[in-house]
Amino acid sequence: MTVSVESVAEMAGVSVSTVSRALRSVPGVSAATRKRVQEAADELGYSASPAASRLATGRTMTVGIVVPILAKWFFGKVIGEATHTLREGGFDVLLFELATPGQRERFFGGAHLHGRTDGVIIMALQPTKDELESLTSQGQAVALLGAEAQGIGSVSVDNVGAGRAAVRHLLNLGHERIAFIGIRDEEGSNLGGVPPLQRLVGYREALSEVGLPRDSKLEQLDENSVAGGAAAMSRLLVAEQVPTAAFVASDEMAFGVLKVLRKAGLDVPRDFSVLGFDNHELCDVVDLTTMDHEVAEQGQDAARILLDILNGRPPATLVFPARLVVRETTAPPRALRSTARIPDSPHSAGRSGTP
Amino acid sequence: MTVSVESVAEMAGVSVSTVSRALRSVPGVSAATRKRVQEAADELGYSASPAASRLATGRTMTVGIVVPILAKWFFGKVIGEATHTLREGGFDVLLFELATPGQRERFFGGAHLHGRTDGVIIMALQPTKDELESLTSQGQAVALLGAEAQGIGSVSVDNVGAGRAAVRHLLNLGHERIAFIGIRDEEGSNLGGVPPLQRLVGYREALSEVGLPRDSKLEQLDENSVAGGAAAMSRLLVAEQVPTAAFVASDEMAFGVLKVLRKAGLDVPRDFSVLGFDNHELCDVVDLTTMDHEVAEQGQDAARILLDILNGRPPATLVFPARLVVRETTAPPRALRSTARIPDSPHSAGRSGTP
DNA sequence: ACGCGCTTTGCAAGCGCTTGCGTTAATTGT
DNA sequence: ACAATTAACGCAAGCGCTTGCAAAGCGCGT
Repeated sequence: MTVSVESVAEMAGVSVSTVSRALRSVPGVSAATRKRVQEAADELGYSASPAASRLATGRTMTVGIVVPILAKWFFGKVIGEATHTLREGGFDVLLFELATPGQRERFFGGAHLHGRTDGVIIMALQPTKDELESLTSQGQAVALLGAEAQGIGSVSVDNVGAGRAAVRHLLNLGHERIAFIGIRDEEGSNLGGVPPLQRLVGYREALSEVGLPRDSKLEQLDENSVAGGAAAMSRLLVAEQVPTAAFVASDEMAFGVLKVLRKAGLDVPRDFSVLGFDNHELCDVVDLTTMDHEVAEQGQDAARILLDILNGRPPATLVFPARLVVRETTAPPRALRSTARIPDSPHSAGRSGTP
Repeated sequence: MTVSVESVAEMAGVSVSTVSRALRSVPGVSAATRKRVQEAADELGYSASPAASRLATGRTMTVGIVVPILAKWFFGKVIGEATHTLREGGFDVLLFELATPGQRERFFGGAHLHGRTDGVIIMALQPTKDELESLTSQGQAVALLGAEAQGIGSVSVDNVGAGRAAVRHLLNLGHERIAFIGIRDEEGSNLGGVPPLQRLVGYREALSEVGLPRDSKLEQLDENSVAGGAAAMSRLLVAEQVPTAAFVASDEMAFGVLKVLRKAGLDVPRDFSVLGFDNHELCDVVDLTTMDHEVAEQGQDAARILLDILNGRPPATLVFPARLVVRETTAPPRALRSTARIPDSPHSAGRSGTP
């Protein structure tokens, strides 16, 4: 039961310090004794008490992963990949869900991580300067996923570029009234609000590139969920002039959009095109065209960046591009369908002059 | 930075032992000094080093959560709820994903948890006797979710009953050729295979209750995913006599089933009824009729059971019932539709005599 | 006044590991 | 063959808490 270094030392006929060094591959132990110690340890089923090592070394060999919510496909995926990489690096992972502002405050407020973790991966939460400062001053290494900060390692997606690309695809199909359905950074949510807004920026850029006016009624924000998407779409349906397509900043919201459209008797994509974001596992089920960004890689890379930092290397910053995955929810708008198809070419002349 | 007990002791003008006792509400400290110590601690922003407490007490105040895979809605949900409850109980949570048999073996093989956690919640993995023995002999408290074992705390779903209920619903609608699409416990998966099989048992019971023969061609197992469901449904479509309905043991598989049916040009529920399992977040999007089982409660209760065990109370065993949630994917079979509707009444006479 | 029991506090010995430093043994150069 | 390196190992002092036990302070009855 209580097999400690001493038992191993005794069995191998050496001192505890030698056991400690041998088992951790610290230089200064001959190959022969190392082997002998290893065998003794194996036989006794010995493994060092983490608590004792931590106390002695000050390193916890544990990293924290912080997410705003667990019950989303994206986070499950990304955490799974990250934990795998971290575990390979010899680290345990401690999980923190910051679902409410209260939890967030408590987390960043006290020295909650102190002595628990060596570093932390913060996912989809844009920490404030103070929050970051609080972490680093506790000696935590920090890596961000889905956010960026000066001097902090991070992996994120080129949201502006992705938004622009998404909207360009719709433009290229011939759409001229394109809505944006985005994630509202609502009371009670913890997202720093940044990625959703960046996608909106990309949307606006794409429109202005071809000279289309911005219409704030076409920009609908709501909570990041099926219900939120549905609500946003419902609002669009009562506009004086209903758009013919929507770029939706998350697949889950897009699912809600599809549902409302179906209930409204509108055919997708004949009457309305929908373009989502994330390439959610279930896109395939509803044939949703979407913007894919390597979710698994992001998780792995975030972990790797943190491990690098913990090994004294400088914090890396990665930005992933997103790429269009065409499925069945996007098509040219009805008006154009009977005539010639608009080729998917650069937004040529003739449209930029739209009234 | 390195604010330890001593600094607090000094500031409060007491000994370290008094500080320790005061801060942990251990009896034997006067109210006055306790207050003084508390204030000193607050001012210094002191919190005890977990490593040191662990070493001294032997308790880690940490519990492990073990899942076969993170990137599934069900596990995200359940872990989220469980961690919340555990955190309220003062425990940190360490995450373990056992995606491959190799990982499983490594996890249960060595004393991987020893000194890291006080207890562990094992989710949707049926541990063998040996594996449980290995954990308890390491002094771990154990709670199971989605599995049961003699003398071990657990929360699970009445899968047999749920399967029976699901199939009865289809029978009551008038279906007579009902398929079962279930989760195969494949090489590389870690599920003990038990819940899926129990649902199959319920299916068989319901059929035999009304005297319907069992047809092994109607029982299709595949991996628990959209693709698996799609594959299973595809197999059913080439049967000599295609069924008119299917009870699918997971919503994700059911999504795949729906997709295949749609592609095949079959209308759901006019041509084919589909009944899923889990009440997945996205059921609402595709209007999938399903069996709901309080996922959030299961997570909370699993955590609570573990906390109880850690507090010396006897291990509780909870079995949740599942309940039918009717949406739009179930209806009477085509043959009956033009005539009178079959009321949703107990499987009355006239059908039990089917050839 | 004095002794007794109770509460409040401090002392010091761990908990099980790591690591700087000193010691011994083995190796090399001349 | 002997001094000087160098490699291998052991000693013991922590790391920052907890806790059994002894000491001190206090109120009370007699």
